[in-house]
Amino acid sequence: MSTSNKDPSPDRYHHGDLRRALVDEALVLLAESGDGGFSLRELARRVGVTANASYRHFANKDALLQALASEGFRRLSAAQREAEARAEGDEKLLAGGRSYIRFAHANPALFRLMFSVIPPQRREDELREASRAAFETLRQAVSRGWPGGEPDPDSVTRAALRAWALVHGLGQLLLDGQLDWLEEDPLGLAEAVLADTV
Amino acid sequence: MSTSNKDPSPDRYHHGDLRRALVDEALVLLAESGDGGFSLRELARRVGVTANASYRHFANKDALLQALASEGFRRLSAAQREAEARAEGDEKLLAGGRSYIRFAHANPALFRLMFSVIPPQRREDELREASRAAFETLRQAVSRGWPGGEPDPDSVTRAALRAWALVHGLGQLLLDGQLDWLEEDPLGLAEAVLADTV
DNA sequence: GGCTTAATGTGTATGCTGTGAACATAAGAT
DNA sequence: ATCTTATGTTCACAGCATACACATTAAGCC
Repeated sequence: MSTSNKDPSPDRYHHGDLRRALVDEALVLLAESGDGGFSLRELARRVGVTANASYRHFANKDALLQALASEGFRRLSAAQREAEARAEGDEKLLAGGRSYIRFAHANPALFRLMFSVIPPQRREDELREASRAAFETLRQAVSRGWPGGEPDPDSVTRAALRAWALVHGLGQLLLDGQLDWLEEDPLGLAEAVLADTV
Repeated sequence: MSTSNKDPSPDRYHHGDLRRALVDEALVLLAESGDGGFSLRELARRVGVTANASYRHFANKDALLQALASEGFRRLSAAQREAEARAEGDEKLLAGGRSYIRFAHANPALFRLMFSVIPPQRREDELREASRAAFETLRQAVSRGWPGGEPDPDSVTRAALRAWALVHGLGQLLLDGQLDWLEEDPLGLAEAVLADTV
């Protein structure tokens, strides 16, 4: 552990671990800027590096955004699994759904980025895999809560999709401010509607 | 009917009805460009006018987008009402939901613009009102299909929200390509999940 | 008619953006 | 020590939203 990726003292030509620094700061910048105001140049400025330095680590802006989105999917899945682990029996699925909505509420720009910014065709493998894995997490939660014995896989997928659409819709409406004029506490409202349903 | 806003013959200094022309062409451009590639300059080019001409009719790009979004909400509501009018009895609500999903599928960029592009705080009255009216359409559909006598308004709102979240979530997942790897026909899948539920 | 005034489109300029190409510097291997 | 590769910088360019001064036209009033 001599020199290379430690002690990022200022005024070094080589940053040390620029890639990680970019991703970390990008998550902060994204949260601050809403996803319109997110620029590579501002990001570079914050990290203390030239605008073009990032091109050594990401092919272009899109590639960086995909890395962020993938990270987002991993965190979302983790949050769901933790919430389900903390809850008891029948409450598990509901707890998972609640955590989904809370994740959206807590990370609006990231949530949008994950789902709505990168067109499907342009998604690289990492992102595809991360989002697939997130659905798998949900599917398993639904499967575990299935009444009776061995469920039919297709029915599980359908039910999982239904559950996903509901929490996703609630999360999206919440972020879009569509619940704001109905009540003082939009997040609470979203969670209440979810609890009604399940 | 002498001269002013008719016969937009080319090579006139005054366009005739630039505002309408901008909105109309913007809807086309939006559909073609996906909402990233939408620029005021390209729009102006297509309409055959200078980039800055639009600033006489819209304060800025955001104002134009809001006008488009508002138009989108009006069209969405209209589509829902027509679908419900064509359907019979119990099928009305389902038909309305289906039309919602189809609208999203047919107008992806516009749908995104309506919900996800303009931050809630920055919405002007026209847009706020248009989206409120769209929800009211849905609420009434739910209310009409209510089993038994006079429904409690609050229950109706809750049920309407649940229905909205479901179709909105399905529409969004559909646009985001999240249903693509599950089956050949994502639109059909979305409609099937909806039909399962209602 | 002729004049004034407001509405509408143009020209020019600024500062931001993403990104390509050439170059500079540092770190490691031989 | 020298060569190679990874990584950051400099310079350059085109496209963008948008502000400001100006040109052109239409409308109202005499």
